[in-house]
Amino acid sequence: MVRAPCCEKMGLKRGPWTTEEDKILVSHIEKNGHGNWRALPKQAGLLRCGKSCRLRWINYLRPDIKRGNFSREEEETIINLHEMLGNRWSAIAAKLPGRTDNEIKNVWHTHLKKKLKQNQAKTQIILQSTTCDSNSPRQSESSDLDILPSHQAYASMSPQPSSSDFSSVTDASVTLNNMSHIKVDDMDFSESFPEFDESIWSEPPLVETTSNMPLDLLAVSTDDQSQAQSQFNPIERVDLGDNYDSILDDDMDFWYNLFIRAGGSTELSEF
DNA sequence: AATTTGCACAACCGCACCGCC
DNA sequence: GGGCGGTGCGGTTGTGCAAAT
Repeated sequence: MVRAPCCEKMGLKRGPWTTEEDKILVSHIEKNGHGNWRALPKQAGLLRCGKSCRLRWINYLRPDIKRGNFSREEEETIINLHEMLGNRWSAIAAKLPGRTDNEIKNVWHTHLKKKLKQNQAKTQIILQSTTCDSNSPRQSESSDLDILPSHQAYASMSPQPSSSDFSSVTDASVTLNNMSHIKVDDMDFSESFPEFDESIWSEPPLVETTSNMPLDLLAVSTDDQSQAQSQFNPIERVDLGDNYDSILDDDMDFWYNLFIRAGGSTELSEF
């Protein structure tokens, strides 16, 4: 049995707010504040429940609400905070002045989660393509590195990494010299990526490889891009050529630049 | 041009928590 | 300590609009 919504039960209005209702609510709160949300609609002459009034005020009418699209900085902050706090939207919102938990939640579900998944998939394709041996069947469908989200690497790094900060990625760990040692087994991505569609791995890889080599991975935020690039010896950057375009699109540029330095003598031709 | 599909976002619902009596 | 009301929070749904067919 489904409980009838309180507003409906009370004969109160539901659905989108009209500008007239907004004016009444704002005017009332400016004059009297909002000490008691339940009593407020009656006092203000609104046919809404207190909960609805509170939500409208908190998420839309409050004077300090920031309007417009989220900046990249804000989006990166959300991603980083979500990684630390999980779905605690109000806690995340507290770190972003003018943004509401509802807004952040919406942005996460409609933009950021999708982008992270895409980037995770692309990073995985690159990693698998460079680590699997073409002479043998494709390796395990779900190696530990499969679940390494690129932003994990970013979040664990210093702001201005240099190439010497990285050693090889082998097995299931990423070692960042003088920094943290990430062991993928110890990570719990279930919260950050609770419903990742594993079927993506059944798709054929975008690129083929003939080597089975370790590789260094560096993911940096857009803000750090120019500095990081300037610190990299060009020869250390793998130019993926046409394949690069097929693997990395604007989203990748937007969130991360992925530099892969193949170990040993790996050249472009490996791709 | 009409219809369908997908996206973005506002709004709602139910539960948990907290303070008061 | 338990009941109750108010509030906050996170998940979900509804709606409008634009793009695709």
